[in-house]
Amino acid sequence: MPELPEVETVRRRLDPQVVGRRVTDVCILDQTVSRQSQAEMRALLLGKVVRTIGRRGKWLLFDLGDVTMVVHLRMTGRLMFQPDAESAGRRPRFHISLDDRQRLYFYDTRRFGRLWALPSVDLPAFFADLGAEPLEDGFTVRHLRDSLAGRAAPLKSFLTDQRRLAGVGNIYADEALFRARLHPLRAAGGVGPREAQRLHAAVIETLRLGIEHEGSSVESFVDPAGERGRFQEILNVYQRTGEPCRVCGTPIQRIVVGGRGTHFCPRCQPRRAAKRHAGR
DNA sequence: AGTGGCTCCTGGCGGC
DNA sequence: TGCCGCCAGGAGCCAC
Repeated sequence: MPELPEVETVRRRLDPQVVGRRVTDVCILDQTVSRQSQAEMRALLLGKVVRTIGRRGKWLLFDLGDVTMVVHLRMTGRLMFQPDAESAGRRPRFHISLDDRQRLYFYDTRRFGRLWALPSVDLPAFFADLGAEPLEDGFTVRHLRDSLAGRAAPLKSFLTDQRRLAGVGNIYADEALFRARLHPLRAAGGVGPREAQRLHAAVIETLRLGIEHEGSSVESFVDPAGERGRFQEILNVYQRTGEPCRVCGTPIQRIVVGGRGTHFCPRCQPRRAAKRHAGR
């Protein structure tokens, strides 16, 4: 399931092939992919040159100057110039033709992915409810502590709530909580200053590691060249139920939090905050 | 306002 | 062997 590292990997792969190219056609083959019609899309996109490909959280942003095309891969969306073995024979949900005769196809088995074309001036409003970008300077320990404060929601739900933090999904939330040694059911507001510092570092390190490994291919994620990521090879807890913790050997447990499968080490991530010695 | 629960969607898998 | 039902989850919507 594409989260920030997977979307960033797609962005980096597409960038050199798409930037500078002019959009010559847009075909919507599955109308449920967008609230906008093919005619609306064409009116906004045709003839425009892709300036950059950006990313905000899990959204990909094709900057066409006064217009931006926004794509969300959701669970199974793939943007590819050539169908790979899995996509072959399937109908893409939309495709974009470029002036170098390349065509970018959107394959999406579960059909959760979405496409928008909007005036670039409307981008701030479009992302008004989206939280901090965890790999940018604005995401500080202070910022994290402020947004954790007073919240009753479990840490797992907090991390995957896109209004709090942009780009973290089920895999990286579980992995970041393991790295921070925090139990997924701990209340966000109950996290102490030092724990918040650990969580801040863990989120950043986990996402960076994910990008370095070009994402996790646990579902069917592949980049636009059909290549799998490698982060799944170094997962500590996600989908390792019953397997020994890589740190202490305790079997990894699976629970459901907010309706989502959640994996953790019951020994490394105790339910109760470690007791402070009242010493002195 | 914040939180939790439901829904969408389909391939894959367990169970009988 | 075949088929039924369940599971996975990002985000939007709704209810409390």
